[in-house]
Amino acid sequence: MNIYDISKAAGVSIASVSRVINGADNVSEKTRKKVMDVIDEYGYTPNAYARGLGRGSMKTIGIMCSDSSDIYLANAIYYLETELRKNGYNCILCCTGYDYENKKASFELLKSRQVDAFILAGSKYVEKDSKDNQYIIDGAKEHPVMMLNGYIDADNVYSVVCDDKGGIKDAFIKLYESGARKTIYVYSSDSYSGSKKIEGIKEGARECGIPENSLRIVKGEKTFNGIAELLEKEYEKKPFDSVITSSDTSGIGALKFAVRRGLRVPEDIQIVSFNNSKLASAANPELTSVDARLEESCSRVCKLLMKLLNPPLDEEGNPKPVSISKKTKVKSKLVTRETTRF
Amino acid sequence: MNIYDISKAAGVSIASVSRVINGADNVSEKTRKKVMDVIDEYGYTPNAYARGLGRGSMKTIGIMCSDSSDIYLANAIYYLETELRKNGYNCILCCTGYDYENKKASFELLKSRQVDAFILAGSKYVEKDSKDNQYIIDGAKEHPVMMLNGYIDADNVYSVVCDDKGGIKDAFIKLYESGARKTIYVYSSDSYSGSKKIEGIKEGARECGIPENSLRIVKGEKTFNGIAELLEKEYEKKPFDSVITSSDTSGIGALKFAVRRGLRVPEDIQIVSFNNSKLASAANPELTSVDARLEESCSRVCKLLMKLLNPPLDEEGNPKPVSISKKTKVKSKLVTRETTRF
DNA sequence: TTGTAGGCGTTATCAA
DNA sequence: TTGATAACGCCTACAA
Repeated sequence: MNIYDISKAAGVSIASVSRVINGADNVSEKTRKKVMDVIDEYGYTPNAYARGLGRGSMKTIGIMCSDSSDIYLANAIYYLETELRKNGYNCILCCTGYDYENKKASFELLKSRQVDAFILAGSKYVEKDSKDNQYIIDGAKEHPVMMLNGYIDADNVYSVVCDDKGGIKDAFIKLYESGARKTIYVYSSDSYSGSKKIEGIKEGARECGIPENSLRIVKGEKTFNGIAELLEKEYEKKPFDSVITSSDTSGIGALKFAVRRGLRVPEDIQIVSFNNSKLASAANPELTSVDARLEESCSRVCKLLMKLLNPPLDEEGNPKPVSISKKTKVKSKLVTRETTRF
Repeated sequence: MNIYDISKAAGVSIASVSRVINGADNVSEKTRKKVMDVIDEYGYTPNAYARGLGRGSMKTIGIMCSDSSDIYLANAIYYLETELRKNGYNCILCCTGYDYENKKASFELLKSRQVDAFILAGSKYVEKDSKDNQYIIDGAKEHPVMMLNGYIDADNVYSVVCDDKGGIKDAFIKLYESGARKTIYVYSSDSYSGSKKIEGIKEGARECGIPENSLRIVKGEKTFNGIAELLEKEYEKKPFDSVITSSDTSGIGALKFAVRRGLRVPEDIQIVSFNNSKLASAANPELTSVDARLEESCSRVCKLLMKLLNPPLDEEGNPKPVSISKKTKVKSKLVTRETTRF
């Protein structure tokens, strides 16, 4: 059933059908009824492509994430998709993985879908070699790019980032204040947010008067056992009295290490993880975790995007230029549970 | 840059450009080079809408799920999207929530996007009042509907379901064999798979010679604490020696109950959960869990879909009719960890 | 208030 | 091997 079929069946022109389905007011009640009756009887869903072709916008946002099964990103996708749909936008999702070529290909694919904007969720879209970000910068010339927890300084690229640095710094200081003197930091990714977190550790140490060269920062594979085994080795080398991890997954790993080693938590060893996902409260004992305030960040992303895509109009109907900050920072929040003596 | 711009710049017709970008073989090397040079220089992404309009297919699958932040569904989405993209299909995702009107609206929306097929992920799309499934049945007249862990008997609707019943039944029997005599089953959803699981409990009990009226089956809110408190109350009424839960989330809740109550796991109480998600192995002690083999199920969904959408051609180039079973059952698998004495 | 006709960017068909 | 040209389904001036 297309618009011609409907118009024929209703005995009116396609223009009238178009007017009815688009809720124009210059249609007689009689015509409207004729058309609606036919639609109700036969059913009809306008073809969004044809519509988009004519109008130049499909009201679609392209979302890229490296792995939608990652708890953190899964939540992000949920918040983003739900919020955008409320605003009349649909989402095409690409789970790009971590491979550069794949990310780039996904971006191209979204371009071909004429998305109105891109959302790059997660900090894995900022490449080390800044030349490799060129595809994003070029793409932004056509449509805005929103980065969730990533930052690239370019035209039409906007960022909403969690204050990872501040969150980790606070955690470090809190641990210090609670008596921890031998803290080890475990991370598993050299992404944008990964480096911010390390900065946070360093800054926290500085404020506590700890020399940077005595800091213990180790990198491990992001799995429960990978982290647990890494810590086991490190503990053999030299014991520590507290662990900060860059994710809840790693936090669980730290917990497993403590259990296997027979260390009491938080008496013998304190643990602070990052993200405050379900994993943190599922753990036993429950993990103290830095809440990255993901929902807030996602909501900001959507609000900014709507502002960009539907700028308010001035009296003459021209879009007023909107000023949108290139980088929005969302404060993190420490959620204290059972793995610390705060 | 559209196809006209490219054709002008290359000094050939749009037909030639079209041939080049679609990899047709009846193009001279000279023409191909001219076109490719121009594309390389100016960049060009074909407009997928126009393409879809012309071809009648957008190579897009609509995926509906109630909540992408649910660990189980998040994994499903990941598997599905990745696999489909490998096959040249893109996905539009709708997180529909649990509200009927919303589910229906999302379905309509996907229809308007001319998706080539629908995937309904999760068992929340089978309504109790079968009249409410009509929108799915009608939709299936146009494009195939694949249900992951749901079943509706209708034309062009296909199901891939995990053998929830068998999985739960095995768990019950295993518990019985390990000495459990007072098992309680906790669930939180009356979905299609929810009812299958209850059947599994009943069947397991029957095989163990336990009268159905002595079975304890309770329903609670699907949160860690909701389940923990429910079990606390139940235990006050009458102690039990083992718990089976319909999800890992509830399994964690059971674990929390045991810890708070001071019960030793698995000595005093055994726990078996369902899904074998990350939560199961994150728990302390680690949860014995029924693996629903989600990846396998998703892979089946994709394979069936590809068969349906791209049927093999016979000698004359006509699609051969493919016979595809309406319902595929994937066997579940019990993963034994620390919360049982198996 | 209604209908006609042109355009959106491709693909596909048919001549040349 | 190429190039015109007609779909594809809708929107929107513009004309009636």
